[in-house]
Amino acid sequence: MNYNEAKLKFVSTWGSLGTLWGINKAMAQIQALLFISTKPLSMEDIMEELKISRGNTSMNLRQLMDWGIVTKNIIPGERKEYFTTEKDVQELARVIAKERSRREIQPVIKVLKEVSAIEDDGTAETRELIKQTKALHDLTETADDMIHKMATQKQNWITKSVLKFMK
Amino acid sequence: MNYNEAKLKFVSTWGSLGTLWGINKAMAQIQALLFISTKPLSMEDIMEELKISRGNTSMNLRQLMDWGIVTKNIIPGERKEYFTTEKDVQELARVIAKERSRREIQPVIKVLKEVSAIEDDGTAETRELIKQTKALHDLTETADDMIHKMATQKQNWITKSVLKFMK
DNA sequence: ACAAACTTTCAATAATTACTGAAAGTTTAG
DNA sequence: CTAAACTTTCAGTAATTATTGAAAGTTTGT
Repeated sequence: MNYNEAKLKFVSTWGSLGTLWGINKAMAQIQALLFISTKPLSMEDIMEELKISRGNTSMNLRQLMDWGIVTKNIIPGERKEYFTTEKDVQELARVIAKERSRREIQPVIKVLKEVSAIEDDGTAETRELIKQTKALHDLTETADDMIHKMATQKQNWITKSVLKFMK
Repeated sequence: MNYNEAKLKFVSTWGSLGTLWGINKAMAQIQALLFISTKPLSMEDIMEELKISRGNTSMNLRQLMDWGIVTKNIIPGERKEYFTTEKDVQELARVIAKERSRREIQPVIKVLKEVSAIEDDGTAETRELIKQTKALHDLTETADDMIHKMATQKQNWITKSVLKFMK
């Protein structure tokens, strides 16, 4: 496997993994491209490499900036805008975890709290609903707490010591 | 909010959260329905509650069984099949984590390993590709390890002690 | 062996989601 | 102020994914 094959394979695999962290294919591919690039890329560069339209590129770059993992770099004397991504995988993981929590987990926690707080009318059905949504609420909240702890931690959170601790 | 409103809200919220753990809406909703039910439900019951077709119900129940979180219960003397889901949230979390790892993370780790193993021809581009995909490989593998440790652990893995440990 | 009761399959269709490309908008240089 | 160089927006379209429903398949009781 040569450089170009490897690059292609990486970009497309990372793209299809997008679903895992809740973003679309093009978005993930753009990020992947920037992630292995040795220099900032222009919109033109990205369009050409990924064979996607200007509009698509623009919109997905915007989203990546909203997520906080891609930055616009203005090069003095150049009209074009250039883009770079966070290069540190740990930092990347932190940002993604934090964003997903905010966008998806928090709203669910809110609903679980509401639902589990309905009045207990004594029927088995109501009791079960309350019990199960409460359990889900606790689990989700604790998991979310973990994510936040990890996300705000300055030192490496994925370390051998965590693994060791977990037996 | 009364029982029926709460039930509806829970089922639809849990359904839309499906994406978070990589399954579709109907599948998540069926699981949600079983999760708060006090007794096993038949296909008929599910179709009626969720207003979805027989085919859809059948296919999604099958998938839930493939994931290992829904079980077919045959009630003696009854022709119909009845379904139940894992009721313990911790166990549910374990199973889901394990399945997602197997289905999605493992294949990516494999590709990252391949890509990061290309021959270093000395160019900056190749070096960057190797460096970055290696970093991603390590991160992904360690995260996956964590998931597995958690998934095979018999005692509660999401506990206050883990949180405490993490500062 | 037959028929009733049920489940599964799958081609057709609907719903959702992503992508394009050209027009409108913005910024900068002169 | 104007034009060139660039970016953003968004209506239309394409691609993907989910859903239906009816036919085919299976199981069970008599």
